[in-house]
Amino acid sequence: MSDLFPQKGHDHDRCVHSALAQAEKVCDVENARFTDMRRKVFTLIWQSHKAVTAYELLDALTADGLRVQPPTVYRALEFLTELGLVHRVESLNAYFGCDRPDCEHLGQYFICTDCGRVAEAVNEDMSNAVRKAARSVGFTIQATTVEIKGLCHDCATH
Amino acid sequence: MSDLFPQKGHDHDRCVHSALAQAEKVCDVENARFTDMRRKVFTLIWQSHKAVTAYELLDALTADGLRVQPPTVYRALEFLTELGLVHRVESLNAYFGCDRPDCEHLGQYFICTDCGRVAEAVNEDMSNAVRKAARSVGFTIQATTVEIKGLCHDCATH
DNA sequence: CAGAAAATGATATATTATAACATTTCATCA
DNA sequence: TGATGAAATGTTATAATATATCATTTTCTG
Repeated sequence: MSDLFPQKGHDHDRCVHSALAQAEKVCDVENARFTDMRRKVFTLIWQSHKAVTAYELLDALTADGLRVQPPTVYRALEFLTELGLVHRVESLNAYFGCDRPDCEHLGQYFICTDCGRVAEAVNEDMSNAVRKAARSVGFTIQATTVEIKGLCHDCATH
Repeated sequence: MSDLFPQKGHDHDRCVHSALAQAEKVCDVENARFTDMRRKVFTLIWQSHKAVTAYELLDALTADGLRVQPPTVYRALEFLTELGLVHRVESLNAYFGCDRPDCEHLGQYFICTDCGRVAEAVNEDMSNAVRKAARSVGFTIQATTVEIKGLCHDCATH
């Protein structure tokens, strides 16, 4: 069984640093500005592997002493999602950090209903099945949402 | 290419009547009450093959002369979705009628961004790919959301 | 450095959804 | 058949999510 969700005791600082480094690279390539506010929101999202809501981010920023209003958070989220640095979980109205922002992929998210973590799969079988199904009914794909809720291996076995 | 979205000039009354008949049957089997309000909401949803929001339904009921409040609509929607008579499109916060409420299926929805219609696929390849992907990472599925946005054949070719 | 463009601030409000308690309707069985 | 309890709906209030609009600040570019 391959890993998808990080190990319990993993070095999360590494996740954060790697994510920041990748984000900087993507912004550089796209000639987009990784401003303070965007970096703050991005870093907050990466505080865990869970999906967080816009208002949780707002509260966290407020707790940090900033006077931030909803549009500020939503703008940062729009920027980050458009660059593929974070993804939105439609069924949760929440956001989590992408760990492969540099490669194009159909998003397929596993969401643990116990621990709340979200992990992204890049699975060709699934992508192909979606594409094949679309082709067979003459449908032209613009975007796909694949969200799978259940128990991650840790939560199922402990 | 198999049909998925109904033909332009199809006999929609037939869809509605069939849906109502199936809904009655499901309610009967489940020993659930298909009350006036639930029937009204269900029928409104079936006025088209598009997904409609709770507040659009509320407005339609109001236009019909009823004094209805949001909880009434949400309760009807909860009832209908729990019985599998209607499905919720997470990425649209909207609902559409299921045309196969009697058989268990993983929902896979094709959503046309041009005409707004939603069609449900029951595709074993996709279901299997999802299950296989889950198994390979030790994930226990509780629910899946597969929403594919794009252009239906009609809209892509006309 | 001026001017334009991008980002953020600030205010207001739209949209989606649910909590809590009151009332009505309906099935059932004594 | 009518008392009664469960289910459904009514009613009021409010929570949670999201965006429109215009003002101000920051940053880029010439």
